[in-house]
Amino acid sequence: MPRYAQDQLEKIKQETRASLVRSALAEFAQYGFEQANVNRISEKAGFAKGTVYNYFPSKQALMLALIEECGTEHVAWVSAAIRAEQDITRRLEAFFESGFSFVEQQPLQARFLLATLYSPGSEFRTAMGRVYMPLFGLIAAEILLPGMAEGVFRPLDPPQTASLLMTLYLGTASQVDEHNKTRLTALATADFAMRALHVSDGERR
Amino acid sequence: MPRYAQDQLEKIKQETRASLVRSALAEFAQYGFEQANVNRISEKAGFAKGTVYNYFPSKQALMLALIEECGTEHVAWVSAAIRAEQDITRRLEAFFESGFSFVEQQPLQARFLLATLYSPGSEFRTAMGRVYMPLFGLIAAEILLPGMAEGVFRPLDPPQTASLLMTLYLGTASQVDEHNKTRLTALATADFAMRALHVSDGERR
Amino acid sequence: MPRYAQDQLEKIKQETRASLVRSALAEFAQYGFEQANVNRISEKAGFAKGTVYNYFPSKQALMLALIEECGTEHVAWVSAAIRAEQDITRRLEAFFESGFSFVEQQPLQARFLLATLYSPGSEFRTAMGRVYMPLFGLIAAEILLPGMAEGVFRPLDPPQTASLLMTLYLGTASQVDEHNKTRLTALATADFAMRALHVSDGERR
Amino acid sequence: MPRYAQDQLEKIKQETRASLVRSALAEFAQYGFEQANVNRISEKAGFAKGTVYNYFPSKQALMLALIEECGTEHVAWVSAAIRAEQDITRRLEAFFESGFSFVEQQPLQARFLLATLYSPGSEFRTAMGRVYMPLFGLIAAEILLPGMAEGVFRPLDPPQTASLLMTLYLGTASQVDEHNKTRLTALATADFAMRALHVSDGERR
DNA sequence: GATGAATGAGTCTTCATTCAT
DNA sequence: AATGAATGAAGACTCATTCAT
Repeated sequence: MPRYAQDQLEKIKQETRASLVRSALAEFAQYGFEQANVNRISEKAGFAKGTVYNYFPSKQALMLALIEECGTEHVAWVSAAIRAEQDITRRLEAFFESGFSFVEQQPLQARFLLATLYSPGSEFRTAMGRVYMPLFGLIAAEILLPGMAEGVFRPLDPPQTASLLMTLYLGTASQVDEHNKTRLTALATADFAMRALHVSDGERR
Repeated sequence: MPRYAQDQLEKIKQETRASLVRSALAEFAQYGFEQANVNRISEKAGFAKGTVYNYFPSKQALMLALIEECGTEHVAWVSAAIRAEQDITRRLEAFFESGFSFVEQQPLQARFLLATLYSPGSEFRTAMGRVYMPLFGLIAAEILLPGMAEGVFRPLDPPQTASLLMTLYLGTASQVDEHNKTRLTALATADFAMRALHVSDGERR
Repeated sequence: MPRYAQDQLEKIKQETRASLVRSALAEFAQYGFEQANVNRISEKAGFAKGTVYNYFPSKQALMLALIEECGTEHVAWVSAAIRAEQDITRRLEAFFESGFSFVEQQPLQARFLLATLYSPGSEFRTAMGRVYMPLFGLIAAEILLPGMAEGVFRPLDPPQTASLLMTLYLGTASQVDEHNKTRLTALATADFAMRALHVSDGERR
Repeated sequence: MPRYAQDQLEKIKQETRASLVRSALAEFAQYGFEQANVNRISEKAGFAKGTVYNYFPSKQALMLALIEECGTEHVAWVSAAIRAEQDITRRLEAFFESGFSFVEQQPLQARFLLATLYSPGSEFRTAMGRVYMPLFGLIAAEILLPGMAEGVFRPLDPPQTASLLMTLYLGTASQVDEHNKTRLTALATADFAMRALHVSDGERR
């Protein structure tokens, strides 16, 4: 068997798959999982109904693949922004800023992820949890712990606080108008968080 | 000439309706609107398939009635707790405490309301917004404004801050384990919020 | 048992029944049998659902009663008009005129009867046939036979010709605009029929 | 890349569609639109329930397609028979003969069309009117007008007379026994019409 | 006689999924 | 690998009918 042909085939398959995933993202983001229509997904991607099932065994598997891909990308996006900063305060700001910019620049992914986060079926939420786990760790290890060590933050329970910060981010970022503009600004939210975490007068050494 | 007394009939209708609403709440909370099954709702309430349609013209109308009833009750629950306190700090705590207790004592309603808040269909979200509007006003008028007047809070934009507080509450309250215990405590969340809103050293007169 | 009370009851029952029949007529005329709604019928009559079933064992029985009553009245109406004339030509005109005036003055009954005449279920058509039988006989006995005897009509097969005349009447009378005005006039139709039946030159003695 | 050749697929679709239309015709003819059962239609055609909906978006759309197809065929059938004759009298006979033969040879279509013509829903009747329009024009242009020009017919109002003739045809042709034999003959009806339209002694020049 | 809450059989319609080619 | 015709389970909704009071 010729090597090139194999490569070509592989490449075509990857492109078809990527095309389907993109199309599914738009569909799931707009309609939610239950109301999403597999036929529309394949059509929007330029393929026939059956083609979806050559790549994903079921609608649910397609959904899980999407959670994996979008969630991972989201986590990478935010993680990179955090790591790019050295200063603790800037890192916290970067967390919110990158999150808000993700919502504005990847509105489909954002809407999809947020809707999934609160969907009734527990399976999807479990998958979300698995994907986002690293981000919780990152917040604790790269923001909260060094922040406490530096005396910028008061003593905090890292997992709980990471959870609070994620909650704050997800809740505020999800409030977008019809043009995907967030109602609150990243800075206002970061300021709110910063004040909540900051060492207070009484707690200062 | 009717054989049943008017009030007898009225009572029967009210009971049947209440029974259906209760059953629908459980169904919607567990499965979400799309996956909820109207037949199951009737049967769980102890009636035949069609009975739901003697009380609600459609599945959607049933959903909207439920949003109205649960949402109003939720708002009343939290509002009452806030108004019961005089001290601003206690009011903020009462806001979170009552919210968390609602989640633990009315887990079905809470899950239903939260799932609806993030559901893809915009109609239900609009209805939610209408129902929760008064609570935003209450937070601004009974907590934030007097808090700023008393010098307990730093200068704040009331609507934006009310939105942040609701976000914080909804986000944290929605994180429950399988026994409907919240992962974060009301006090920890209230403390987080209090610190974020508190007048800081530099802002103090 | 008091006599008056019995009479009173009987009278009330007759009135209730008449009220239901009137209401059913409107419903069946507008929607046809299948789409007619028993609940609407009772409401329009000012009674509760169940009352219909105190008077008629089923929707179908109600329909059959209606066919009987309306059909009989229609036949009586046309028969009286025919019998009121002595002259054969006038009798034929009276047949069409009375038929057309029935359509215009009793539009509900007319629409109901015509729709039933062509409805798919054979049972109703059979009932129609039974009700209209006397009219066929009347046309033959009071118009066609004396007309042939007087030499006004050419030799005709009475049953077949009666059928043709009924067909002509029903077909033309059923073509009404939205104000229940017939498109063709009774006179034009009568003239058409008269010419068709008239003894021709060659057939004259 | 499709594995079926385009024309193969097209052929399969045409056959399936034709099969469904045939089956639907039988169903609608027997039961009427309201009582017709879409599942039965699919199954009678040898397909599963849902297949109808791969070809027609709704029961109503299927009905309209059927009106279009059967009506057009009926009009074509009668039109061809009329145009095949030169003599005016023969043309009028051909009109009735072809109409009656249609009823006997295409009993399903005939019953379907006649039932639809008198159905209560106005939408179907409107569609019928549109389909049959050309036939009215044909009767006027190819029978009545030349007939008057040749002095065979007395002066007539063409639209009104065309309407009368259609009425006569539809009314008589619809009277069939259980073996789809018409009760009246085409010739008797044609003779009746001919005499009605013929120039009379007094009107002759 | 009258009521109307309750029933549940029946139907259209949707759409994820299969599979022959 | 791709296609798309066919499938059939599932579910919202209607409404004639019953019956306790």
